Amino acid sequence: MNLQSDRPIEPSEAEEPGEEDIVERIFEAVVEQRLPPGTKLSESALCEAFGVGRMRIRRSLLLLSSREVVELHANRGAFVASPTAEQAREVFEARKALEPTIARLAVQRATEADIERLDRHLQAEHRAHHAGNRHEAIRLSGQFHTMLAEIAGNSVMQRMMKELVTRTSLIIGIFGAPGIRNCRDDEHAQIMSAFRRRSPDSAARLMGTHLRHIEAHLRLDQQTGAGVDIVRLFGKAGPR
Amino acid sequence: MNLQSDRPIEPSEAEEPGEEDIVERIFEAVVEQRLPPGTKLSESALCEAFGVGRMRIRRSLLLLSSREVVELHANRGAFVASPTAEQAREVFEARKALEPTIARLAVQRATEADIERLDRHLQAEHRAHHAGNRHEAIRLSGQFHTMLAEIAGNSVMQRMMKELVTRTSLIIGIFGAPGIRNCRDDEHAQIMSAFRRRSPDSAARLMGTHLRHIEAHLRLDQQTGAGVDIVRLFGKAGPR
DNA sequence: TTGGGTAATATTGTTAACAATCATGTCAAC
DNA sequence: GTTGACATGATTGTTAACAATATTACCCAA
Repeated sequence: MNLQSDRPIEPSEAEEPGEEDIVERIFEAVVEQRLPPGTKLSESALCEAFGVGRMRIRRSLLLLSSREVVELHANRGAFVASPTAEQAREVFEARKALEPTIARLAVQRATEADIERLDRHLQAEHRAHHAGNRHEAIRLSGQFHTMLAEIAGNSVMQRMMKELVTRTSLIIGIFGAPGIRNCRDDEHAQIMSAFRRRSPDSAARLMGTHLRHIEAHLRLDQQTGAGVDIVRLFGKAGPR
Repeated sequence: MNLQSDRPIEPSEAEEPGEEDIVERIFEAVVEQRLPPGTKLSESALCEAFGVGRMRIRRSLLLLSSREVVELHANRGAFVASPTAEQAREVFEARKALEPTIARLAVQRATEADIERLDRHLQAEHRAHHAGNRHEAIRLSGQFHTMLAEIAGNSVMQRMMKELVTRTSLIIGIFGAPGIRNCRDDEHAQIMSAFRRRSPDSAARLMGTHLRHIEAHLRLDQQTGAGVDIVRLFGKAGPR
């Protein structure tokens, strides 16, 4: 499992990354679906990968678990989280509550420079998709949503969005119909047009439908990705 | 500083609390304004208070810092967070985005048992207030808001609310006009009536106005509580 | 008395060794 | 050949000693 998205960590360029860096890197890897749900994150492997002591890795894993991106099992180690259908529902409910408001605020407060930056981001998203660069396409697609919270000028919401977007990647990895595009960038483009028109309400509305579309493409009754839970499948209660 | 809200930890009844318990206890103490912003949380004191090793305390403090309830200063230790005016604005913006939706969902999904429980909670809130039990009154008042997220059946939102409510207590401690009631329980009662009428929309609307009222009672331009930041006050840039 | 500097103390941060637990592989018994 | 127990190895969890840093107290000089 390659955690270092493209180039390895040269001890010269980045010696001793802090836990914030490590958390950030793992967040990124999860968003890009390089780390599928259930992946074991062993301390020794991470120590080697990031070139830090065990203590820092353990702190990083604890932070990641507090954001529900990794699950900590006592005496068994850390694993990339495997959201349940119920959790998926909750994540999308939270997103539908938050993001229309975020989009509205972002339009109200965006400077011309913000809109330009958003435009460049959209182009990069488009390029990555057409170049077949799946990892980068997914990452940029998620980043679009957190960028709105940033433009809205609210770091609390930004942090919430980073967590929700990352967990959404895990959810799509488990419940997403394979082969179907999740975040259609034309819907992102529509939202972008609301910025150009300076129309906060349509941005909010478009974001709402965008999220409903993503959610509609999930098969919450049958997990397609990740390993099946044998216990739940064959347990005495039967599959529920 | 008394962390153990009422009774001390008897080693018989709870030997070795986990970090979840410790985090929960400190959250509670902050909500109740027993721990004012800026309070030093020394490791040794916490070790003694909870009867656990230093490792567990450090993990707890890290978790608390990831929720922005505690600030970690390198080589200086942990302190109860002192939200800035900007952070206060962000917290309330997030609450105004989330809580009307939470209230709406809660009304839609509340069972009769939920409404009864909410009613009992409101009575306890009322009693605590009239008994002059300030700490408990504040705690119950905050708990009302997280309880709605619980009734709404969304643990993601519940976790968000716990954090936002706790930070709000800190914000009121710093920017609240002293002597003014923050969460008027008659507004809680109004929201409660929306439950009885089974009117999700009025619950959402009432929650919005409730939050605006709380925010309106803040003096974000002059922090009343907590120690003033001398550096910012007399720094070369002057107060900004 | 005040101010600066230095030593002493206390507190936090890190490391490494140790203990406990779980996963794996082997072997005997059926 | 399969199942169960058992032993081995690997991984996680904890403890304690050590190092680094900041805070405090103290002393001397202006």
